[in-house]
Amino acid sequence: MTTVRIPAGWPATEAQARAVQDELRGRVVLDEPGPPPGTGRVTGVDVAYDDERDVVVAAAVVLDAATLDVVAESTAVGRVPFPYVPGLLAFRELPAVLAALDALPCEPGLVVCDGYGLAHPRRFGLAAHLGVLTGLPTIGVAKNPFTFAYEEPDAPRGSSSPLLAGEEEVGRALRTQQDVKPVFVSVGHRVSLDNACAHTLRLAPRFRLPETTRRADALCRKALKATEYVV
DNA sequence: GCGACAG
DNA sequence: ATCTTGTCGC
Repeated sequence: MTTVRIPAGWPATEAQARAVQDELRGRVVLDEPGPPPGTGRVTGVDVAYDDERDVVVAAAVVLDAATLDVVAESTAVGRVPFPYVPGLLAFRELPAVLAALDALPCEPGLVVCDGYGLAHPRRFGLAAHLGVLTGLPTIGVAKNPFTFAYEEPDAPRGSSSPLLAGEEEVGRALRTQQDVKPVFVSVGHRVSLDNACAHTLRLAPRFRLPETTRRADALCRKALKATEYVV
């Protein structure tokens, strides 16, 4: 388990955080399709907290995209760098996620985040933010629709409907299992929305959530329980 | 002004 | 995110 170092100048207030979003959001790349599903590597990242002890643990789990076997994993611990504010989740989660990605022994390939990318009040959710900071292709897969509207997709696995901010399609509600609540997919960086949905579907052959987030979630929780001291 | 609100 | 037992189902 490596230690989180909060980057110099990391925002401390909501106003600073919004200024950073405004500065970085123009750097998102939207005209690349991204890696083809089922090839190379796919990495899930997630974070667990103990607010009582001011501890955060992130995990990164690298899967073989064809077999979904785990090929590498890493964790990082540190202090919680920012409070939970809807719309500013990246400032709470990313320092630990960046440290975990740095600790990996191989390239992560496509990174799947727990949350949103462009489907965000300011069009710059944590998946987009992580993509811009690392240059990696990223997507966001969220469990809730946040503030967005959508019509219920058809019952079969693979059905989807647009996630709407007014008239604009900012993501998609994607049914990964028949008759199960959809997940909410949006583009982060260097991946098209169609491709993001195709990846998500391949990563969820058996359960609602992609294997990437299931693996990363399990690992960061386990690592948090095992954590005793954080200096 | 109040409520809602990814994790 | 996290607090939490048993319970229904594959």
